[in-house]
Amino acid sequence: MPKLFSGIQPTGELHLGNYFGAITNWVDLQQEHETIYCIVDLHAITSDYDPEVLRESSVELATDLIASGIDPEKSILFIQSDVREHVELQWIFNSVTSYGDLTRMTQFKDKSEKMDFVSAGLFDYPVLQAADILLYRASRVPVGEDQVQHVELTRRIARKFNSRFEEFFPEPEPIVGRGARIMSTADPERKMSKSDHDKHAIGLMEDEDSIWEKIKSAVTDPGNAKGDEMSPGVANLFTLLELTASESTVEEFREDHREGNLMYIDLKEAVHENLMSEIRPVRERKEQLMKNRSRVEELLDKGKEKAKETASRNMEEVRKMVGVGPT
RNA sequence: AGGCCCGUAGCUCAAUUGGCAGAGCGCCGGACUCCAAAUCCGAAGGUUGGGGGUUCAAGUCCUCCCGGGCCUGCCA
Repeated sequence: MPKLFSGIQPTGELHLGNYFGAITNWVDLQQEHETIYCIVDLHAITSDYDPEVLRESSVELATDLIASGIDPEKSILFIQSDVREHVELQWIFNSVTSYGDLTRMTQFKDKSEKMDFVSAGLFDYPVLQAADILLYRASRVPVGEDQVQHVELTRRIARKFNSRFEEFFPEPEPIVGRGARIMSTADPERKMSKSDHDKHAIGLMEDEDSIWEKIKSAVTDPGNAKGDEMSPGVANLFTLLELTASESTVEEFREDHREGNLMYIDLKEAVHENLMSEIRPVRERKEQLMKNRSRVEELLDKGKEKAKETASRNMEEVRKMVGVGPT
């Protein structure tokens, strides 16, 4: 089975965009891949954050992932900073990474523009990401469109390392676009994101009334669209419906929309109802897990050990090739 | 290490010679709407980065600290 790596930052609460865009896909990928899922806390510290809650956020995110169907038996699930080889490999990669390549990373340019303090870590972030992936010699990386450039950089780093030292790392393939693209209900032109304002993201664990408020107030249109034309807001609601409701239900609503007599409030109610029955089991599983936090920590500890096994073995090889210790 | 500039509401910025801390946008509530959007009405929002000082009175002046940016120098 091909080896697959993906990471998620422990910042903010998991929202529907994460869930339908990435997590459900992660769950499916467990079937036909050797999956390694990492909570990347070392990435989270490159921008402003609260050290008081970071660790807790990481554990809680792990809980959310397990509740969502990431199986700690099948997958290696762990917290990045628990495996220090990530950082060691990053440093070595820093030395085979072109400075010019890093300056061309559009995500850095976009992000840093808006911030008043830009850390060197934020600039160097893609190199840590390359280390994350290649430390396990993973060959596949499910990512969003915005991360493809980073995977390409990872490939260049692998290539450079392999030619400078020895053939060791695979050139990983990005897996793009398998997850759904959920837009903000408040502004359907933008992707749902936790970095935006509160009302732009619907939390997976958010209380039900609050979820209903957000769906009910989702941006739509004057309702004069005919045929297959659909405004972005309505299309977004249909996306959510497709992800959670039966085909026949979706088709009924589509029919109404085509004929121009769809009441959006009905669509919204259906989206809410079906969404809740989709995520309710996840929420219940989380509740169960939260009752026994030490169990989650135990699972993370096991994940760490499994990750370390591969990581330390690979780092030993790398050190030899590069000519540094400890040997 | 030296020099210069900056820090006011969530964001962008105002505030006369020191004289009641404000606006726009956003957020929140309401009207309208099948739900929204737009529009209208309303409300909230602040230790002016922090401490100390001068003064009847400090966002404004002095001082120290914190944070950020730019320039010069030195070292690795």
